[in-house]
Parts: sequence; C-alpha cells; structure tokens
Amino acid sequence: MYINFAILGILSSQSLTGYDLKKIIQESPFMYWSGNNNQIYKALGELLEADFVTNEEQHPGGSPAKKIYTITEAGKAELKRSLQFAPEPPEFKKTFLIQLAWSDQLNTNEFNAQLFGYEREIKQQILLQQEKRMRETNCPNRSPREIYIWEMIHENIISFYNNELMWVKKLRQGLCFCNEKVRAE
Amino acid sequence: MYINFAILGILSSQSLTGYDLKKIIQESPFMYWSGNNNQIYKALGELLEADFVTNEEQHPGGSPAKKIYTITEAGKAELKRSLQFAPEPPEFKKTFLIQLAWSDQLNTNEFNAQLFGYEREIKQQILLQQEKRMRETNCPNRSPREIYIWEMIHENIISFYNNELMWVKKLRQGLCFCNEKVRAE
DNA sequence: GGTGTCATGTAAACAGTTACATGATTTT
DNA sequence: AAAATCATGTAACTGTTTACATGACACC
Repeated sequence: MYINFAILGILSSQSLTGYDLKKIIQESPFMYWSGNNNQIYKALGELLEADFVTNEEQHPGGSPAKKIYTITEAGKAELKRSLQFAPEPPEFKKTFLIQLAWSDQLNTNEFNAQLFGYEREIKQQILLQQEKRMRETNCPNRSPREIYIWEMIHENIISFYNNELMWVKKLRQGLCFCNEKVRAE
Repeated sequence: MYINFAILGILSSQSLTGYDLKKIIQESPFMYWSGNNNQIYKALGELLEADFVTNEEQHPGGSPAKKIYTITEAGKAELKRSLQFAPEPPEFKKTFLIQLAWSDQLNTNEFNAQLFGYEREIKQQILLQQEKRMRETNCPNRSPREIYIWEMIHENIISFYNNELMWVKKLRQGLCFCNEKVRAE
C-alpha cells in the first residue's frame, strides 16, 4: 500500500492532521489517489497500530477531536526502507484507446468529434497541472537536490500529457491522408 | 465498465469463447486488465443477461462445456453507443514518483541504484511491447483506416514508455550538475 | 503416465470511490 | 442567520487481483 508510504513521506517534513493530509493528497499531481476519507483514516490507523506515527489530540473537548500525527523514528526507518523497494514500471489507463480501437464503425464526423473531445480533455489536464504547480507552496526546508527532484516530478507529469497531445495531433493528421487515400480509390 | 465494451469490440469481428477472450485481453497492450477469469466470465454473464451476446455450446458432453459467444444486433448497437461516450482523460499510476519525491533521504549510491532500476524496468517494458506488436496477428478483414488506427495505438504505448525513458535520462543528467554544485559549496 | 494447454467457473481478499453522518468553527 | 470550511469517521459499492477447484484432451 503505497499510500501509507506517501503519508509517511508527507509527515517526514511536518506533523499534520488527517484532514491536512487529505487536502495535500487531493492537490498533488503525482499522488494518484482521490484522497477520500476512507483511505486516509484507514491508513493512519494502520500506521498508528504499527507505531510508525503517534497522534496528539488538541483541545479534546471539541466534537471531532483534532488529532495531529507525527512520524516516529520507526516510521522514518520504514519510509527509508520503502524508498529502496525495487521500482515498479509506470502504468496507464486510457479508456480512450478502448474506444479508438473499434471506432472504425463511426462515420467521419462522429470520429472527428471523439478525437476533438479527447484533445480538449488533455488540454484541460495540462492547464490543471500547471495550475497545481503554481499553487504549490508546501514542504519547507528543501535541499537543492530536493527542489530539483520536485521540479522534475512536475515535468514528468506535464510531459505525459504533452506526449499524449502530440500523439492525437499526429493521429488526426495521418487520418486526413488516410481519408484522401480512401476517396481516391 | 469498459471491459464489457472491450469484449463487445473483440466479438464484433469474430465469435470466441471466454478462454479466447481472456488470452486476447492478456496479450493486449492497451486493454489494461489482467484478463483474469473472474472479470471475463462475470462480464460475459452480464452481456448475456442484457442480450448483447448469445452463446452456443459445443459438444455438450464435455465437462467444461465450451461456449462460443457471438455478438447480437443489440450488442453491436451498444458497442457503437459506447464509442461515442465523452472521452476520458488518460490516467497514470507511477509508484516510482512516490519513491522519488522523498528520496533525498537516500545517499548518492542508493539513489542512483533506484534510478538505474527504474530505467531498466522501462527498457524491459519497451521490449515487451515491441514483442507484443510483432506477435499480433488476430483481427481479420481490416480497412485501411482500421490498420492505421491500430498502428497508432501501438505507437501511443511505445511513446509513453519512450517519454518516460527520456525523462529518467534527463533527470540523471540534471542530478550530476546538482551534485557538482553541492560539492562546490 | 506426466505435463501442458484448453475450458469454465467460484471464493476471498485487496484497492479505491462515492456517499453518508455528525458537529464545531469561520466567513459572508 | 446562512454558507463554507474544518475535522473525523463509517457504510456500501465497484473494480481488480490472486488463488482455488474441476475436468477434458493432446503431446511427449
């Protein structure tokens, strides 16, 4: 469960509540989870159980007793261990390719509409990611290497969408030639 | 559930058994499911229930009665409908980025080992995908447009991994400069 | 006679999402 | 006074995977 490691990572630079963690994960472009409560509070429960974090209740009179989670030494060791796991290959899920695979059954207009729709989605994602990059202020006391790494993480994500955008454009161009060829027959 | 649409897509050009579908999905680079029995047979059950497919038992004496599934007219209509759904943006899951984000805590050797490991994983994926492309013989009677589309689907996948490979190389290069700068201080 | 592939199906678990529920505090 | 945000947690569901179970048939 990589979300547990991600939480340890976030907590390694600052102590936070579950609610804070939820927001950070939701905002993050590379922590791919939706950041719903069920995941966060379940993960925190597990981390607490394993003594990788401790929590401190603030003003325990309040109804949802605010709990501030702090990483332990054991938690830091666990985080470092997770950083050395054998890297997994990147995965993707593109439902558009499922549609594309059999879209020869659409006429030219319908087909173009789908391509156009996909291109629009990608462009919107690029804007959204750039916005996230701007907004990012969290995570203090960074080393030069750390700053560079986070920069490169953002670049990774943007390049993913840019690559996809270039591909759609090429697909559309090639399709023009393909249609011309069909007309010529 | 896009797997149901994917199955309708596959069945639109040929009638097949659940076992055949399973193998096709496992082999496919863009149908991202593992192709386990549970999904296939459950999906076929649903499609049968909805009259999108029919099945014909062969030599009904045999113990696992071989069932050949055929798409119906309603199934073809459903497939065409699915092709016109609003395209979803592409998604990715890169656990390596989770590791990378906090890997400033690793020393240079450990860090390089992880980068090297990731690069090796990607290269292996590229080889695997190229192999799959070679092996692909199925799906008969293709139109020129269909051939082009399938070609582009493969290109999409290869470009995903190539993009990632280029990114790791750039990351490693930039890191050299970063380390030099640190040493210079 | 053993191994591998063909063929269908089920059980149990894990991962992840949406929606629900509650109540305090802050902002408008 | 209403609306938004802070804060914690649970329930129900969907999607996906691994593993189990069974048996026929082909090949070596």
